[in-house]
Amino acid sequence: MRLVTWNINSIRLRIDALRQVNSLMAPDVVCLQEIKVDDPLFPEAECRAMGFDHIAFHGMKGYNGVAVLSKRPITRVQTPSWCKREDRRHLIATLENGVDVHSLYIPAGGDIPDPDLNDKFAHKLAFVREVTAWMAATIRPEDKAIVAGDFNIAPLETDVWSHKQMVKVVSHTPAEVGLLNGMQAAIPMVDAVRHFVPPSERLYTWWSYRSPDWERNDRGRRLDHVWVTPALAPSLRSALVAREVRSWTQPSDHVPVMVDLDL
DNA sequence: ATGGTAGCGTTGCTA
Repeated sequence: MRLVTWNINSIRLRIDALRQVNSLMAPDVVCLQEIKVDDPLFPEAECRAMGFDHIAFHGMKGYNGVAVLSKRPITRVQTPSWCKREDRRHLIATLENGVDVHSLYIPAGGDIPDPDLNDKFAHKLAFVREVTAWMAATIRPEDKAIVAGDFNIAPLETDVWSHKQMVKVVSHTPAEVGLLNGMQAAIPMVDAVRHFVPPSERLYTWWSYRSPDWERNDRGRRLDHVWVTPALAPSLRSALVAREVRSWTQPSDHVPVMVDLDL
């Protein structure tokens, strides 16, 4: 089974890019974040035409929104809300083979890395704490689950272009990294990409729109992740970050992350 | 210390 996760930053604007991703990678399952479309306007027919006969989406007008597109049957869909908000940042699609596929979009957290001065940062920390507690209570190591998405946190020093310059920047602060590690350890989940790419190797999935000449300067961050439960770890076969997608015409600032499992 | 770009949907908010 091939899974791709991608913060597409508007599914309607980048429906052709999604077609390209589908043609090139031929995924069985796609987890999308920031679809930025209200449910009645979701391009369902276009996704079906790509071969995704089983589609679950949870969108809202203008912001956020997550989806799972699948070529295999989906038997159950859950759309939990966190922090007493209706942000539409989490969708769980259970596949016919018993795998729970999560598409998760953790809040970005604003600019100031202090929860007392910045409500968005406080929300981000509370969100991760809440999801962690829920996962610890509902996912067991022997369950088959894949948690994929834009986590908006780069945990390793090699997940950012400069650890020293990023350590006080939202997405790489010790507070966020500590909470993300706690979320991973709660099951514990296996980082499917770092399972294949050693931590000594720099790896990014996002480059800011505001950074000029992103390709040469390469000031990226690894914000997008695929985690699997221990039950699925022996099935991991390969992982790939599709960096070249960032250089396509009118790109998302995030690129697709692909993981193959022998399922 | 600051500002840089993009998307949504119209004017400012979010990232």
